[in-house]
Order: sequence, then structure tokens, then C-alpha cells
Amino acid sequence: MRPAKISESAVRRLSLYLRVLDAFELAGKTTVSSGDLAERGGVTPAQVRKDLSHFGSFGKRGLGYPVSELRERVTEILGLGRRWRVGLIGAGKLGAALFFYDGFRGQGFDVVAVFDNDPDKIGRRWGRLVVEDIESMDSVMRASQVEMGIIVTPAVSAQQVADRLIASGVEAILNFAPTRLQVPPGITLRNVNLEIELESLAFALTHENGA
Amino acid sequence: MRPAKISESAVRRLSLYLRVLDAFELAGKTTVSSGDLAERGGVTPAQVRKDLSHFGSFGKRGLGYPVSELRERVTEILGLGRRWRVGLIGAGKLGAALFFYDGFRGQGFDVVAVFDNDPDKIGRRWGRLVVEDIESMDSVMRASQVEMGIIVTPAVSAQQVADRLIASGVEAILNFAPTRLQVPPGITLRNVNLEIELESLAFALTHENGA
DNA sequence: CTTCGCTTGTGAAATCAATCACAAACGAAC
DNA sequence: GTTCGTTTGTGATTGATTTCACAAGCGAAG
Repeated sequence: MRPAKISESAVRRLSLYLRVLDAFELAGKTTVSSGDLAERGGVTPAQVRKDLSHFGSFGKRGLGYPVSELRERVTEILGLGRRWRVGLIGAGKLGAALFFYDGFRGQGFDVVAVFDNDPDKIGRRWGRLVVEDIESMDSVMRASQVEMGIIVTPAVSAQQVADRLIASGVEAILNFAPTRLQVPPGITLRNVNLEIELESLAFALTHENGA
Repeated sequence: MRPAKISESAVRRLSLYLRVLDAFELAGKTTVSSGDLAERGGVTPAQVRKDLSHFGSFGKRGLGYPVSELRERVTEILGLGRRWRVGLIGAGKLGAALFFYDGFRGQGFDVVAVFDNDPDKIGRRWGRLVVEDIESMDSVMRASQVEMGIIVTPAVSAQQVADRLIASGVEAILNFAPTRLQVPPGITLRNVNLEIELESLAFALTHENGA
């Protein structure tokens, strides 16, 4: 089943359910109800059922969902039934933190290339990889068949890097630079902006008069 | 003006407008229209006007908004007219990346304490600070009057750290650990989950049939 | 002082997302 | 094989957010 339009927030909840399912499977449970999933995921049971129903009927009335099978189905739905080849642009501190973070590999994401424009960083060994010159990005990205790009550069370089990524055939970009990137239709872009997160906290603390 | 309820997404857009205003001010523009802001921010002009109108009437019909003044007003609205004292829990690679990132200080956020539970890390000098033992968190946090906490620990420790933060009087938490934290009402929590971001990209790439 | 082009501010309308509520379906019990 | 307690799947409803559309206001021009 491939529904017309799934909201971004629904997809994010699927990721959430997947983690809860992992925990349940580890705990040896064989079936879960939408209520179980909802409680652990911090949403309502109806929301869980609605989210899942967009992709098919995975549960049994009166019983709930089979943990193992539902986990497989959600994995498949999210596109995690395969491994993804990721390129990292920016070999600074944040880039290093992401590169050495184990969680990505566990979820099926392999960083297969790292780039920077700083001569001091180019050539350094990072695990199995060597930091490459950003000038060789296009050829290396194509050779390594990179499908996703993670931008961890300063804001000023981010748009240029995005353009080059797209020119190299990358169709999905995760941008950590605090700037709004312009990308053509068909390219998927997600932004993680740490300043905005903190500012949102500042707003909440400043306006929590009614609490 | 302090409106009843502003949506989380509207607040995030205000952060966005603030950055666009910075750029316009730097470029020497003295007034901007909602259309200008919208174009640079990737939203619609009506959205810009609606967002701003929740907090007052800052523009002049026929002219637009005065850049400098609007920037000040939005700064004030977001609670950025002062500095915020932030505590960082977790002195790993990601913690270091955040600590040494200049963007926070520029926006008014000062990391005034860093904690870890690893004896190898405790006592190390980070810039002007020294990594402290997480056991001394409560007293140090209170002494430093920390108002926000950033959790950059492994998932298993995150809930415990959050509980201790809250016990220390912190009312706003930014959580990078890939787990859902339970917090009491009145505590503001924002999550940044890098795995979910990548999974959302995987989903988009997998289902981009209609593009 | 009147007209004109432009832009705001904002109710109304439309779109989108979350919740409700209930019929249908299931296994267990007897 | 019937009843019972439970839980799904989903149309209907409610709620939230975005977009529309236009009156009102502004400065400039003459």
C-alpha cells in the first residue's frame, strides 16, 4: 500500500513506534496494542492506529499487533529494509560527532565519504575513511554512489555545498548549517537548527506566565 | 501584547524571520515588506503578517516593516533580550561540538557548566570551564543559576539526567538522546533526534514515486 | 487636498491534522 | 455455538493552522 500523502509528523511518529517496538521485542513481548504503543510513544491510541492504517491492516481485533511482524513492516515502510550511503560534508567538531556516532550505522546509514576544504583536515584518517578535498566531491560522491548528504559546514558555505551535492546526484539533504537552503523540487531537505531549538526554549521560558 | 496561544511552528518561524532581518540589516535595508521576509524565509507573505500580528502591529501600510525596530521587537518576543545560562550534560563528542560552537553565544546562550560521569573526562579543561562530576550537578547548577539544560548523554542515562535537571530547578531541556523523556507539566522539552531525521529522509527517498 | 500605488492587519474560508466513537472482528470461556 | 471482554480500523467530528481576500492606512505626486 502506498498512500497519496503522509504528513511529515506521521512519518516521524513511525520512527518513534519503531523504537518502541524494538524495546518491546527486546522485552520478549509478542503482541502490542495501540494503547501500549501510544503510552510508550507519548501519543494517543487512536493516533497510532490511524498512522499505521495508512499503510495497511497489521493488527488483529481483540488482540493487537504482532510485535515482530509490525516491526518489520514499519522498517520496510520507512525505507530501512536496506542500507543507505551517506556523505558528510564538513569535518569539524560536529561532523566528527556525527561520524563517530554509532546510532546511524545501527539504523542502516553508512557514512561512506567525508569532505572538507581545510588543508589541515584533508588527508586525515577518520576510522576507515580519509577526509577528502571538497573539490573532489562530485567524482567521489558518484563513485561511492552516495544517496544522502549531511551538511555540517558554516552557514556561508552551505548553499554552495548543497548545490554541489545536488549536482552529484544526491536527492536528500540533512542540513545542520543555520541557514535556509534553496533546493529544486524533487530534492528532500530536512533542517536541524540548534539555534532555533534554543530560541524556542527561551520563548517558552519567557512566556510561561499561565503555567 | 501577550497572546493566549502561539503555535510551536509560529515561534520557530519567528526565529527564522530574525535571521532574515539580521541579513537585511547587514545589507543596509531599512524597511522590508512581508513579501521580502517571506521570500527569504520560504513562507508566504500572509503567514509572515499573521505571525507578527499575534504580537502587535509593527508595520506601516504601504511601506512595510522597519528592519531595525522589527528585529528588536522579535528579539524581545523570543526572549532574547537577555542572556541565558545553559548547562551541558555529557562531555562526549557531540557535547564538545555544541560547547565550542560559537552560534549559541552569539544568540545569547552561555554554557556555564559541563558535566559527565566518566572519570577520564571529569577535570578536563574546556575553554574557561572544567568538566564537572555529574554527582555535583545539583549544587553546581543551583550555584550557577542554570536555567536550561542540554542533554547529550547516551539514551540510557537521559531520563535520569532529566530528572536531576528538573530537581535542580531547570525548566527547559533540549534533549539529543534518542529516547522519549518523561517530564512533568511546566517543564519545556524539545527533542532533537538525528536518527529520526535520517529516517525521514529514507522514507522520502523510498516513496518519491510521484515526483 | 485628492488621487494613486502599495502594503498591512485581519476576519472568513479552506485546508490539514488529531480525536472521537463505534461497528466489526477476534479469542477465550463455558 | 453463544456470550463476553477486548482491540482494531475508520468515517465523522472537532480542532488547529494556513491561506485568502479585502478594507484601511500610508506616503508620494501633482
